[in-house]
Amino acid sequence: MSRETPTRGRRPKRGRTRQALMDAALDLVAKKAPFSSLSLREVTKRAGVVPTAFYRHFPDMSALGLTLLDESFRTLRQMMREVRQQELPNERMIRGSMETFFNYVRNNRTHFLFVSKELYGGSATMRQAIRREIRLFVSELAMDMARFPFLVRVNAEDLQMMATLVVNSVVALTQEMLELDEDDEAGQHEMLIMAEKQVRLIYFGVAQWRSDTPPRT
Amino acid sequence: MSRETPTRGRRPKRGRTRQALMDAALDLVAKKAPFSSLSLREVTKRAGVVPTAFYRHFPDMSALGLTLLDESFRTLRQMMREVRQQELPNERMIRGSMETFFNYVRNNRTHFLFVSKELYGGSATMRQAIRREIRLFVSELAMDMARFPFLVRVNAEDLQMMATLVVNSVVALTQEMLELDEDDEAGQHEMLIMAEKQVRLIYFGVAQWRSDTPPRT
DNA sequence: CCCGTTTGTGTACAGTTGTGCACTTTATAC
DNA sequence: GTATAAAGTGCACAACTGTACACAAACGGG
Repeated sequence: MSRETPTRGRRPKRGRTRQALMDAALDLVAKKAPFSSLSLREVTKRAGVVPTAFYRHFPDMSALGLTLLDESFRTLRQMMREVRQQELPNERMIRGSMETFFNYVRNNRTHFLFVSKELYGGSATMRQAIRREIRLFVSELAMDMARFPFLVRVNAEDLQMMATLVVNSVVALTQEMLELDEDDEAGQHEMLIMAEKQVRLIYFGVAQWRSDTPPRT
Repeated sequence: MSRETPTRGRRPKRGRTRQALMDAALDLVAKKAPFSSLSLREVTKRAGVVPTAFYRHFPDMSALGLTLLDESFRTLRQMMREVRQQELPNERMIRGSMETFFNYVRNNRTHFLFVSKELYGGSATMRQAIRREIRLFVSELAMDMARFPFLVRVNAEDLQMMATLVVNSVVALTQEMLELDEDDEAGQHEMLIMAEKQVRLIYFGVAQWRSDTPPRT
């Protein structure tokens, strides 16, 4: 009855709460519903904090979401930039890039689950933010492809189309991989193999392509 | 004489309520949140019915969702089957199929918006149901492709991989098209053009492909 | 026409939600 | 040290949620 049960008072979470909230949200998204249907209260409960403490760090849930999104993409952008540093694409490099990327996804599972569910299921601003991020990858890939010797005669629009195809395909397989059980190594490996083959096949098609339409349309 | 309890007893919506509920849910999904975050009460309110009337037609919200899903796919399956009746794929036919499909999407916008948001954002059973449906399309496409003369030497696994690539790409562009404003004709036409080009490019790659690995892996 | 079955209504209730406010605790700067 | 700002707590409350229950209206077959 005394309120001084020693184990009762939570330990030094001072200052660590913000991250705890973000982790709690990610956890809940990973093993339950999409972020859009999480309540402020369950997030705080999971984080071991009283509901009103939330407001010390975020004005509302959607702010948490945006922060989560930023955290998800920041390191990814950097990783992609490093991958792009390498030599001109060839078959060996395709395999390497895919491995790097899929490994990264696996090591950041909860973040990608979050993003995957928000891509089309989230709020309008959230969806736009994610698609802007993806379009950025597409453009960068298009720039890389422009340096292909056999692509000099392909116009900018078609380059964008090709890059979109590559990125969309990888995104789709990534989402499918996230549906697999976390420790289904075999299944995840299959996804990797498939992604590599698909990209290789696309490059076969690219090599064959001619932009026979004049610059416009 | 009839009982004269004044405003008691509603208008002649008798029997039409079930469909009204489904339409209401679709409406709300189209212009607001994903289905998973809809409440039973707002659906019934939108349908112009008292909350408890819901249970006369569905045991709970997820049952409504499954029904909606069925409604969404039933006619689509039939349409796809008709498209498949046509002659062997060639470039002219690719364009035709894409036009047919995208037109169908446009004419059933709310249904596709629903499916799109549920694909990765919905409940586990919902996601599984949708992906099963998609895998069905993939398999049928793979069967069609198997009849290509120049694909006789491609093994089953690679055929599946190619069909997956085509379907994933079209799905991705469909989702992107659904993000556009309903009457953005130009934007939607761009998506169609892009889809057609992407599929054509994939077929270029397919024509080049050799399954040089033995049957297994 | 009457009577049983569906379908829709109204009321009720306990649980959960977001958030305002006053408070205590902790950290930091002087 | 002590003052001040930041971070966390507790309580309150109105709004909304799903659903149980009893009743009223509409329908359809005899």
